Amino acid sequence: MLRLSTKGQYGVRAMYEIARGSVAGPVTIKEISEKQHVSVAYLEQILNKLRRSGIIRSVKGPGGGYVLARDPGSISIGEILKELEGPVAITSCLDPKEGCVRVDSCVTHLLWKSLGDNIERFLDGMKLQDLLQGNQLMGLDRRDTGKNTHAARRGRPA
Amino acid sequence: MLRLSTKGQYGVRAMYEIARGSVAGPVTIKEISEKQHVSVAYLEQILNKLRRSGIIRSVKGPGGGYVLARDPGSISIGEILKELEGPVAITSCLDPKEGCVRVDSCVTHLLWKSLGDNIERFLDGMKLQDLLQGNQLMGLDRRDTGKNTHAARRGRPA
DNA sequence: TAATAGCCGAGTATTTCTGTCAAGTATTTA
DNA sequence: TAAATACTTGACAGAAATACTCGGCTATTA
Ligand code: FES
Ligand code: FES
Repeated sequence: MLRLSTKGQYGVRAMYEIARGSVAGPVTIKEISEKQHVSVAYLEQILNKLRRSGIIRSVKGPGGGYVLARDPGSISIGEILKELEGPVAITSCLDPKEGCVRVDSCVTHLLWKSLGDNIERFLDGMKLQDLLQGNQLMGLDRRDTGKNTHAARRGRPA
Repeated sequence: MLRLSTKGQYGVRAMYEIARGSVAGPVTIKEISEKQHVSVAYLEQILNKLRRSGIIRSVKGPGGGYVLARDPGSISIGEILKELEGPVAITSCLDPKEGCVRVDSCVTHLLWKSLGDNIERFLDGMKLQDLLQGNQLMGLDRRDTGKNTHAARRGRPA
């Protein structure tokens, strides 16, 4: 249950490659395709969306490719996924494009909303930078409370 | 993104009705159908699965219907959903039935695993009882750390 | 035995997903 | 300017999952 589409998955992996290679100049679709085992044609579709959203920039012509438009520390996984798959919407009632008439009398609305918020908080908090550094484990708690900080939270001091 | 199927949604709503009405005897599919606006035929399919898993029991014949097989405080939303939609598996690589060969070299595996665990913790922690009592808001933190307990955690003392 | 209510397996329409394809545009270098 | 490189765009098609429906059967009770 709750599966992510391949578009979202490939998108994140592509962004990882771009972030990784950007330091040495633009990264071509072909490179991403080879390293991440995704077809060039499919990647075109994905990267186009991300470019339109302003999250990456493209450079045409020989020597061209894609470059990060912003700092990897300011780009969240949530942002990438939302661009490719739309907002987190556990149910159609939670989708801003659909909505629901009987929200008020609904027993489960708040439950799904709460779950959705939880997921969104996770995805927005996880940055591309974390992926680069291998900090893919989000601590059990999102906030340090001073006490039980034995297992979690490497990196991202600020 | 990350939408729950209607089966899961209806399943939870049906369980709510059964829990609610169980005190006054078995609840019929027809009643659930009317109260939750889901067709009888579809509900049959859903409740059958839940019955086979032992989460509810059925009573045949006139005056029959469905009854909770266990205490509503011991039945979690996660349990209901897993029975109807299979395990939480953000990607196919996380699905126990599929798996992946290059887990070790994968940059994103841990990320999705972490997200999945997060979701599962939420769903397993939320009980049917909470739905009955209107405690559908899961606090921002799942655990009380002694300090900042101003906003969260009503009910379920043990 | 007749009415009630659940049990079960198949089947189908629809939608979403997962890509492919072909033709085009922009940029750089020789 | 011509060739080569790379991105751009929209349409489309096969596969899979979803969201149901249908028809007939079984158990229980009055
Ligand atoms: S039915 Fe729309 S919010 Fe529950
Ligand atoms: S490709 Fe399977 S775990 Fe990432």
